[in-house]
Amino acid sequence: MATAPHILICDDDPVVHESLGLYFENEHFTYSSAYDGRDALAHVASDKPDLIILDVMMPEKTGIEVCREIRKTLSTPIIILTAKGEEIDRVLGLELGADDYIVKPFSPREVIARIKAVLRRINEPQENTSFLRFEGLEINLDNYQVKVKGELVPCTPKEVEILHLLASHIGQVMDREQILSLIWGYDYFGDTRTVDTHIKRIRQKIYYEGAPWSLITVYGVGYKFEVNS
Amino acid sequence: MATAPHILICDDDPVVHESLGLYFENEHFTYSSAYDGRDALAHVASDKPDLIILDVMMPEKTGIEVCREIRKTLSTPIIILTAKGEEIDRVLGLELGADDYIVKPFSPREVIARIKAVLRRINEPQENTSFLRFEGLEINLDNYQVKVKGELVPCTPKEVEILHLLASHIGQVMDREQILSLIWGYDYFGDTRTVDTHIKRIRQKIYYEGAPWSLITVYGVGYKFEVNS
DNA sequence: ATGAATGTGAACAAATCGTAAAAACTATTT
DNA sequence: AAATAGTTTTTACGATTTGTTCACATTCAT
Repeated sequence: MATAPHILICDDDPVVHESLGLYFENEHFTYSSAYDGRDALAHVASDKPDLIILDVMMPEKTGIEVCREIRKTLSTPIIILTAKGEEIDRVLGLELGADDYIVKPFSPREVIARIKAVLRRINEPQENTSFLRFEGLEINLDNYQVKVKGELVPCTPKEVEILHLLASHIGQVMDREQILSLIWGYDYFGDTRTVDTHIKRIRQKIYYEGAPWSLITVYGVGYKFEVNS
Repeated sequence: MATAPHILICDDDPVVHESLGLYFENEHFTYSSAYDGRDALAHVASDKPDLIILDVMMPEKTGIEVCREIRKTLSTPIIILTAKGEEIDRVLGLELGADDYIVKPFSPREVIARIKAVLRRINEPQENTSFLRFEGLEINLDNYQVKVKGELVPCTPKEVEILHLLASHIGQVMDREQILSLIWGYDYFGDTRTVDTHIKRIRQKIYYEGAPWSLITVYGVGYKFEVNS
């Protein structure tokens, strides 16, 4: 995205595509179109857009569902689109990991401004491997902050580091030795069970009923961070 | 280096390669290995790394010599590695044009943080950020003046510099080593607790009840400037 | 059913931090 | 050159937070 960003528009209303497309061409943004939830996910995978505009009401899969799906693997910026009457809570969208929220009908200026703002915000801390976001969970290794459902949860340095390590390798099991050498360092020789205690505390702090992710024990091997599918 | 940086590790100890390699893979950095000075220079020429980690004690050619060689033609960032006991003058390495200096044994966090800091520093064009303004707080590094609620608060040079450093990296935790390096310079040997004393004085001078910003301690890591807590 | 691996709470140990005060340093004036 | 004022650095101690280990309960795979 060194040059102009590529944007994916997901909405079942062709009029929205037409008007947004017009604005985007004017700004020299490129874009592609999806007209239902399933199509949206396909485009996300194939087009690798720099930003996704997601209407809440769509056939096949709602914007909420699509957002949740995307957040399982990607942190591509998402802007949620919703009609004025729709009783979708703003907070909900943002808890799902969306980056902004626009109510229809929108003005061209507003949309462009929001997109630019989001892209600026996302790009500022370059190559964001230190910031991870999932539905209802944010892990920031720059400020050592963990947020659950948008709420700051006080975690100790080791806790943040371990959680970040596991969460940045979704589904991959890491054994205790690996965790120790990656977090503590190559010259650490302590009890491997120490890891267990930290895992316990992390679970206590971040887990909530119905969380779409979890720290899973792989018996005889180690731990992994999983996202529900 | 639009994506992940490529790093060249030069050290005669395989254990160092193993552990650093582990950290780097985890960060999605790519890397290559050299085990003596001559080999190092060959790799520098062929691999064109984005950053070079250079152990001082190596067969064939010492890190110092290699560093000198490299600097004849390239400005690739170099981080010098040295064992705790080695009586190599810290200044020497940095006078040769190295960008930072890490003492073994090192922690993963430290190494990764230093690398990112160096790369960031190299890549970022200097902006004019000498004047910072927040609600109820102004920091001017041109005339070394700090104003709280419009009132001039007498601060010493070190105090202004530290405050400015932290305030120009909102939310980002900086550890004491980083602060010392950036304010005092790489050739400083003093106690890291010195930073604490300055932080204390800065807090005493600038803080007021209900200030929308604060200097926050991140236990086990360092300090950060936060807005809107 | 059994032994090994893991969950968990509590006790203990270690590391870190805030602070004040003393000491060292610097620059300037007498 | 000595005195002074201002600044910086070091040191020390107590308070606090965090990390580690242990003991025992529970779960798991065979």
